[in-house]
Amino acid sequence: MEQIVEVILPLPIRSNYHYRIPEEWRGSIMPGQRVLVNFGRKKIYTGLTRKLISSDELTVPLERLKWIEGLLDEGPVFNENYLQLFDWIAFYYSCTPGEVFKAALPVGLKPESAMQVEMMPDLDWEALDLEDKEYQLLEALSIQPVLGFKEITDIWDIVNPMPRLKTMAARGLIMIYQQVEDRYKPKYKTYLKLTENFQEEGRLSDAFDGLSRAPAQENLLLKVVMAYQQGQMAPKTETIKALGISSSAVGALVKKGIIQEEDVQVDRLALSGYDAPPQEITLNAAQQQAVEEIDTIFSADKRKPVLLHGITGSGKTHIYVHLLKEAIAQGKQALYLLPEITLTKQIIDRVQQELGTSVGVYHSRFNDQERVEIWHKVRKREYDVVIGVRSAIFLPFQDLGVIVVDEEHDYSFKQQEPAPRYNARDVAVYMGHQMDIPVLLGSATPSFESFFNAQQGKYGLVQLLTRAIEAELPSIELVDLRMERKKGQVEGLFSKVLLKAMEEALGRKEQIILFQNRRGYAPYLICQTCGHVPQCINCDISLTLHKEKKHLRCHYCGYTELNTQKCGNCGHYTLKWAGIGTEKVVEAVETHFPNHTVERMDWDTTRNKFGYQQIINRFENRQIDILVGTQMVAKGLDFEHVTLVGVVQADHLLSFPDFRAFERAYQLLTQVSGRAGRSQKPGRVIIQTLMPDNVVLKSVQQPFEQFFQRELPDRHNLHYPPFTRMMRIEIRHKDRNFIEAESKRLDSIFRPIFGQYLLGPDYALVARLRNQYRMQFMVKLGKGLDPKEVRKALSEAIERYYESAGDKTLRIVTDVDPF
DNA sequence: AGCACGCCGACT
DNA sequence: GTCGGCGTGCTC
Repeated sequence: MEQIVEVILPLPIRSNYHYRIPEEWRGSIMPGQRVLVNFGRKKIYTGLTRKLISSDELTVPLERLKWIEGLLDEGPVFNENYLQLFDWIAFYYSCTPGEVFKAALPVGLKPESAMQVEMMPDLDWEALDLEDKEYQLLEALSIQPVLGFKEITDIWDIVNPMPRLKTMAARGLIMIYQQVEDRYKPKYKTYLKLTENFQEEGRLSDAFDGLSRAPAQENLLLKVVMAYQQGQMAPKTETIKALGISSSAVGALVKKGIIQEEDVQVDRLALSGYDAPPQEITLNAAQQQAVEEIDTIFSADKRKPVLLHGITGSGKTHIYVHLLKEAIAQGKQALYLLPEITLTKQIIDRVQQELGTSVGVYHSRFNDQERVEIWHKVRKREYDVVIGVRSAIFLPFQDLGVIVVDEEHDYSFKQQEPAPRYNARDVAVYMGHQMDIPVLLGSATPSFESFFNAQQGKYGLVQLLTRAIEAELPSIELVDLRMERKKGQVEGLFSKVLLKAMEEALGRKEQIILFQNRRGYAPYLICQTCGHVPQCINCDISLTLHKEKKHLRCHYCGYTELNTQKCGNCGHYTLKWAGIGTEKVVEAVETHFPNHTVERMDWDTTRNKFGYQQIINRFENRQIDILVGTQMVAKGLDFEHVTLVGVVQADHLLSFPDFRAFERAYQLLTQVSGRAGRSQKPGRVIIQTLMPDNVVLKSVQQPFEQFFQRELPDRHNLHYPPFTRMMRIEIRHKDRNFIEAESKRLDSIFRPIFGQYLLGPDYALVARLRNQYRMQFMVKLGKGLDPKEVRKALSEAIERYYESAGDKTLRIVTDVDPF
């Protein structure tokens, strides 16, 4: 009998794997530690120890087990609470613990081995009789001594180079081995300093004497000496750049033994330091009352989440900061989650100012190295407060005192692909309950689930329904584009009403936001001769025209083709754009307002690391008069001088083919409206539409609760959330006939289990994506059903399907709470 | 998810 | 005949 350990591997595998513990580590391994283990043929993975068991609990002989190869941590990186949380996520979202572990830890903290190939030493390869491919590889290895898998597939242009590599290894031409690479590399900066010998006055002047004919070295030495006199070292790159000399001068001085280089590890996050006394915020009466209500609920029951419903501009952030402060005051840490696109420098600055301390920031624009550093700082409690997106929920907090989820209705909290398809808001709620952490959900337009939970008393409800600032709520006007067109009151994309409002705002030197939720120039092209619409070759989706880039692009897989204007079907040059994208809106604004600056903010213009922030800065500094954008302009932005928001065409927001279309449209339109008139100046919102009678458009002028109450009966009658939970079962395959046949087989397996609560199979919204056909089932789960039973029945059904399937290549993906 | 094994069509 | 693509099964 021997103590062994169960290890979670970062893979989509359901079964458990165990490892033996080498003598020297017996007793020092506990659950929640990172270990290096061998798995499969030869690959080394970073695993997470889950629990210690005795070898007699094994179903396989002890000899079959491999040994733990390495120990990456002295103690656990995740405590039992987190390990249980991972189990719950794996259970609730129907994925493997490994997938959760993979998502929970930045890649930089999960070293893995990779295959590498080297030439056999002392091989006289040029003298050998070789095949073309062998020659190619050896030639490449003679230039770059170590090659990895990907490089070799590129050189040979084949999918699987392994058989051939093995043959070559057997013939003694190359060596193949696995190498664990540490993915986190500390960042170093090189400094220059005087060697000890030359630190004394006399030696130094000798040194200068010897340099009279080497001005570059002379100047460089001068700088190094000046730094030395101040007890510092000269930064290498900056110094040679400032002097306009090359690094050879450094080399020369080093060679002469006068100076030496020293590498110093630097903090990648050093910029974020903030240190100033907290800015005193006086809460207004309504905010003060909200804070008291929240405190009352939490002090009665910490484990009851609170929904803060506060209209746009009501000052929710002040309340969040208040809660963060309270947590810090109790000596605890705090987490503030928000959607990717609302995590701007403005919000970070604001929180830091009100808090009076620097906060950690965690979002997808950080690279792997930076994530590792933040992760360590959170673990070491160097950060009390972290502002982050979805995945920040997995940071290793030691003692969380509060979790705030801002814009809790936002769908970017839900991970779509890959598994775990979790919703960080719901994980936060569960975590709060399990670990006794107060959770505050905030929104101006809560999700129906959260508001319903609040009404039912499951969550506490606190409302903040007055604007903090003096300004009135913006006035919202609907413009019926069809009617206006008949009256000749439309010029191109804009009604005269909107144009006039724009002129007036610009005349008052105010700023404008125009919202159009489609990027590119036009969402599709259509041939005037034959009606053909150019499609993506990999996906069942029309190609979007990008006029600036002069191409057509698939927004799902990235496929592009040149915009030749020639119809691929009939050959005539009669393709014409249709629909409206942001590029087109910009073009229209430029023709109407040639003397004003207009800029576009969408996925295409904000792709690089700072793109988004740069546009925001320019708009804030009023270098831009009119900002045109997709949903990016709808969320969170707070600009003092914006008094007019125009929605160019609201209609496609309403025609989304799922039950939540109206909820989403209401949220988006309310949010974008909230961008107008955030200071003393009155705001105005103009929504252009072809369907002015639509319920949602009419509701945008009304309070949330009214909209909610009107929509709710439909949800109830049709068994949709918040009265049920949804589960989506997606199947994928490259063959259309096959997937259709198999969907019918699956239907006959699922139907007896779920009966009338099973919808489908239907083609997914995009029926073919990257050459894979996709169909789906929807299951509506009534509140009474035991989720354990449902998941068990489902996984058994899937198992049964695979057992009876002749061809097992159909992929089945389950997505819990898919919307 | 890799990775190896084994089966099958299309090349020298 | 072999090369390489593709489906299947296994990994402590």
